[in-house]
Amino acid sequence: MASLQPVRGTHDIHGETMRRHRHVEETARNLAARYGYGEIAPPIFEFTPVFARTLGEGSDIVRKEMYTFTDRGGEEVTLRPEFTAGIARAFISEGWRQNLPLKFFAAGPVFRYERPQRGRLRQFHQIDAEILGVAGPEADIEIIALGAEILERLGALDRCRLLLNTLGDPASRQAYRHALLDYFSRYEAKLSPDSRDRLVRNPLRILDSKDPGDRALLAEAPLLHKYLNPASLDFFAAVCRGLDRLGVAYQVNQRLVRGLDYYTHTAFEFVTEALGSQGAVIAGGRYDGLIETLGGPSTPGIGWAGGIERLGMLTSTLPATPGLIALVALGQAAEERAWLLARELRALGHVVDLGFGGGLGRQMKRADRIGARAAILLGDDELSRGEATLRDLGSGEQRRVALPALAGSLGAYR
RNA sequence: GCGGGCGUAGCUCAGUAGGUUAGAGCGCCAGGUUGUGGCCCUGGAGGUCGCCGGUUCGAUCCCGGUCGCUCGCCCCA
Repeated sequence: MASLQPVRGTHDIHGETMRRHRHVEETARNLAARYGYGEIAPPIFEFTPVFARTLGEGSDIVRKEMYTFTDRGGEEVTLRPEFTAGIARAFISEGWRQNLPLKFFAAGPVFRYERPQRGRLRQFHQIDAEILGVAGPEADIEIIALGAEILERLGALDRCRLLLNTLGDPASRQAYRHALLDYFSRYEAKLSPDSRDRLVRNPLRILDSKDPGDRALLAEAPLLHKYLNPASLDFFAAVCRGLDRLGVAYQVNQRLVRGLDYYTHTAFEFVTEALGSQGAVIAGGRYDGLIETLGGPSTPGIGWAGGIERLGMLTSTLPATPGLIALVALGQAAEERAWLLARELRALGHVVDLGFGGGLGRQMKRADRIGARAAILLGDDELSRGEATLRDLGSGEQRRVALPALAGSLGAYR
């Protein structure tokens, strides 16, 4: 066993996993572009307060999951645990408030110091979409629809459910929070230890506790939607109507919550049963208070993030790899000619692999292993006649082709 | 951070009631086939049995610790 190990929770992405990863990212990027979203690549690390303030000191991410360190200049920096905070910071520091509304797509690695599990890593990758500056439900509808269409194109939508909820505006949310606090404070002794902790830090989180005792108490607990004021109800109804109109199926789930104070109105998650306990594949919500929390102008926002690894495991539309042609050269003259031939064929759009050395048998074996559909054999014999041998690696049939006619004979191997 | 399972060849795994040369399949290399891969046959290379310590005449096997992987909890993508 090699003593050189990757850092826990990190992976070398390659082979089919890499192709899945790419496919998820490209599908999302292309579709977001088609929806008019500009791509942004915020830094992979920021000053720690950008995340600490934005995620809330009480959140699990800030309490125990951030990769934080002091750099050589004595600055406290953190590897990003998500995209939203960095994008919000960019919005403020770049002075984009005059360009609203803004729509962003982003993709790349994010970091959380967690115990790895299936579909959960310390370095993982996300796709991310955000709309800044739209206070109305149109933004909620569009961004959810974008998520749904990405899942559809990945062939994953039929294994996902969209859970939808609203937290209402800040007034509604506060009212409900108080009601919940009142209720559970009376039963504090009966709550699970985790939920007693939540009572102090994040009462709404008790709603999705899995503890049976908590569940029993929840049956009698006040319902979120009873505390929504008319404006909040209208907003939610508009979001639902918009999704209905677009044919995006959802289930309203009053237990779906976001703990942080700046979250308002819409919260949603696309979840699947196919990945063990890590069910959420795309999740997000409206964060109208976030940019103000960071010290910027009050600006509404909504967004989601999707885990590329999880989406990759779920995708069923992995495209076929393009046809590969192995160029097998024998002897020095042929090898030198092969460079030029490869360049010509690549310029015409063919995928051409040079195997670099070894005998014919070895190069043929490599051609087979890398999945080449055809091999072009170029040896002294062929070269002296201005020909090459074109072998179909599926059928094993081969024939001599004059070099000028070679490109025209490769149509079947694209 | 908490709990369960598992670490034997590059990969997937067998194995030893603790005993001297640790196995298989696949993969890799070579030959059968001096310029032909995938199939077949033959041969070969490759292992500090995760690491450290303990028990023992003797540990890959038993015990403790540690590291790693994995599944679940918390939480999340």
